[in-house]
Amino acid sequence: MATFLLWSDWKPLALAKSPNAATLSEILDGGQAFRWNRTPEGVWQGVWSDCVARLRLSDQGNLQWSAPNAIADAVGPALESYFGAGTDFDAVIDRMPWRSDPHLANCIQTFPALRILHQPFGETLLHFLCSATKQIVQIKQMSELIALRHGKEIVAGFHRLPTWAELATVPEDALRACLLGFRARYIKATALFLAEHTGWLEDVEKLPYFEAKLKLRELPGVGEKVADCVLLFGAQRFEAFPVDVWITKAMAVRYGLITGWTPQQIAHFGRTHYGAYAGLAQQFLFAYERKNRKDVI
DNA sequence: ATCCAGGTATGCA
DNA sequence: TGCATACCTGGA
Repeated sequence: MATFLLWSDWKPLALAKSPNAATLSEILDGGQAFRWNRTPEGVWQGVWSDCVARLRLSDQGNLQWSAPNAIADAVGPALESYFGAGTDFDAVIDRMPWRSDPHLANCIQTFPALRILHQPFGETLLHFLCSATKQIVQIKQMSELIALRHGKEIVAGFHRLPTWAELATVPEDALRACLLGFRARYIKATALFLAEHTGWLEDVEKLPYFEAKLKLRELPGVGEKVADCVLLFGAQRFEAFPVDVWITKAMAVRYGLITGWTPQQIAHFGRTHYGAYAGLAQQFLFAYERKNRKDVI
C-alpha cells in the first residue's frame, strides 16, 4: 500500500545570491549532478546521500527548498553544504580573468550565480564512472536504476545510491542490467578495490588536488577527465579542469586554439589562462556552449 | 539499417 | 610518447 509523503513548508535556501531559472537548471542538470528532475510546474526534485529535496524559485526569484517531513531537519543543513553555501562565489568569480577575457565575461553574465556543487565524493565517483561516452540523460537513467535496484530506500519512493561497500556485493551482470554496458566492469573492479582498502577514498578526498588526482587515477576506469570531474564536483577542487570533447571544441572556437590539441594541452591552457578557479570557468564555458550548441558548434 | 555518444585501457609503431 | 581500436547498447 502506497504511503503518502508529507513535505515540509517551503523555506529560503541561504545563498548570497539566488540563481535564475536557466542558471538553476545548469547547476542541477548541466552535467555536475545526475539525480535532479524538474516537474512541469518548475519544481526541481533531487536525491543525494540520504537526502531528498525539492527546490523552486519564488515569485521574487528566491531559491526555496522543501523536504519530506521525516528528514527535513537533516536536509536543511545538508542542502547548504551541497550548494557550497560557505563558498563566496562572487569573490571567486571576481578572481577569474574576465577583465581581460571578453568571452569569459560574456559567459559569466549569461549565467549569473552559477556555482559548483559540493556532492558526496563517492557518489560523484560512481556517476562519472558511468559517464564515459554517454549523455546526461543516459547517465541519469543509469543512476536511477542503480539506486532503485541496489540502494536503500530513504523515504517512500526515493532510494539512495548504494555505497561502494554495497556495490562490491552486486554481481557485474546485475550492474550491466542497469544500462551500464562496459562501464559495469570498471565499477565492479573499483568497488572491489575500495572494499579491500577501507578508508582509501576518504583519505583521497582530503588530499591536495594533484595528489588526489594521482590516487584516483589508480582506480580502474578513472582517467584524466573522470578524476577531474570527481574532484571538481565532489570535493570543491576548483583547480580541476575536466577536458571533454565539448570543451575541446569550445576552446578551439572561442580562443582560436589549434584543432588537434591533446586534452592535456587544453587543460594546461585552461589552468594557465583561468588560474586557480579554472574549474568554475570551465562550468561557465560549458553552460554557454550548451545554450548555443545547436547553432554554434 | 548504421552510427555515434560529455572516456579509458590496451596494443603496437 | 603517440595514435588507433575495442569496449556495451539505447536512441537518432
